[in-house]
Amino acid sequence: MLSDHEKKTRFRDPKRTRKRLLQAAFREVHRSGFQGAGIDTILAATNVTKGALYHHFESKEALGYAIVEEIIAKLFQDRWLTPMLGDGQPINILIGIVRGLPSRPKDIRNSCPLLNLTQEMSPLDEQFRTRLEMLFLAWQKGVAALLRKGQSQGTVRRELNPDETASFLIAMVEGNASLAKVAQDAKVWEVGIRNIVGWLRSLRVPGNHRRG
Amino acid sequence: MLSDHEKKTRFRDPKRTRKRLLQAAFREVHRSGFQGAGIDTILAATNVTKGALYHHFESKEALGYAIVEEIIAKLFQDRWLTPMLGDGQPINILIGIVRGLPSRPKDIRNSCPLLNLTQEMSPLDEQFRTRLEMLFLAWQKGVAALLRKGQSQGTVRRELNPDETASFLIAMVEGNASLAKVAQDAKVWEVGIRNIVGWLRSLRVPGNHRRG
DNA sequence: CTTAACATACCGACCAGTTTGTACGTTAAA
DNA sequence: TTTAACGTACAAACTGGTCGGTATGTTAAG
Repeated sequence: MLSDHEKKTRFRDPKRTRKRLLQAAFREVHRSGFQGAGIDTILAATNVTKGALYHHFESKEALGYAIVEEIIAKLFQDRWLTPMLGDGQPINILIGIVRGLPSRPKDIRNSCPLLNLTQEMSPLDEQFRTRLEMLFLAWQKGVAALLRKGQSQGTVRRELNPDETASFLIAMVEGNASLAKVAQDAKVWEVGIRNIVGWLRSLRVPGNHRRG
Repeated sequence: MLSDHEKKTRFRDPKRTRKRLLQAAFREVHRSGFQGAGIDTILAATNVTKGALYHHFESKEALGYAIVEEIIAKLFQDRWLTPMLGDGQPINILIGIVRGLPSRPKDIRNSCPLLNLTQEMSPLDEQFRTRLEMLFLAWQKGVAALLRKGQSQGTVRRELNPDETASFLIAMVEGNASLAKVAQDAKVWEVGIRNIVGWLRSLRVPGNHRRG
């Protein structure tokens, strides 16, 4: 006799099917780009049929939007927003996040999923663009808030503009991902991260370097 | 009677045909990406037939490689390498180049062609990747050489590593292009450039700010 | 005359999306 | 409690169009 769990995984489980579809679609899009991603490839990776996919998503575009809103947003939440809520000196938190960014060969090859989709789709599809822009804005606002917190704590230089500095950091991180992607070399990535960390340190108020 | 020019444009002119094909292909690839670019679109833009195109390029890939080697390499030469050969303080030259980067809405929408192709194709096609990597390396080496020149002139800080700093600058420039691309806002671009320029200034040796 | 530089018609593969059918699950009336 | 009705969640075969590429013919150039 089958347990309840076995029944659920062996037979219909729409929530799970949808999630598996999204995950596989995310991986395929991350590898091949949205235009290059094949529905059949996603289907083959999940052993789900076309009828099921189009039951859950009304088009390839809708699937793409869901990837941004559900998968990428969550990745970004886990890697940036949540760590930024912790305590500790803002600059130290940022250094920790940047150093902890995924740097396996696979990650370097494919680079940041947010960046990939932005490059490919934002000039082609306004629906994509607005969704991607929202993530970037949340990212920027999060970093800016953290910098402001540091300013009021007296650990971050007062003269810098938090919004602009946050934006600048994001540009560095994404640019570094691009360079490492062409080079396909972890060394390039690491050197870039070291330079970003060095720059982050320069944001601290002098004399406060060795605290926390 | 027809002038020499009319004869050349009205009848066969393989060099010109090839060049027009390349230019149109570049524009189309810049807009839609390599995978998204349609051969028929390129043909329509040039009033050239498929037979002519496949006479000059043996495949879509070969056309893509030629775009990198001929069009993008030249753009990059004109915008970076040549200006960097001029005289003047290295940092000032770099600031001038960065400020002079194209910032029309169209350029911001489509971003840097080198970055676009890198993001899309370097994980998918090794032939593309190596060609793109060569351009990035030439870029980096050029900037590094300029920084070294500044160091020997005493206008650039001695403690910085020219290769790493060059790479870092490139990452900033490309990252900034990405941010402006999602935002589709010239303001975002300009703020980023201002921050890059500020960072470039910080590379000068103190006390030498107001020379040249 | 030979060859390079085209032009035109066509092919086959691919691929997003549709159609049609089926089995499971839920609900509610009897 | 049974069962009939109905909606959800799939399965599988098919379609219409697109797109890269080719085969073959034609014309200009040397």
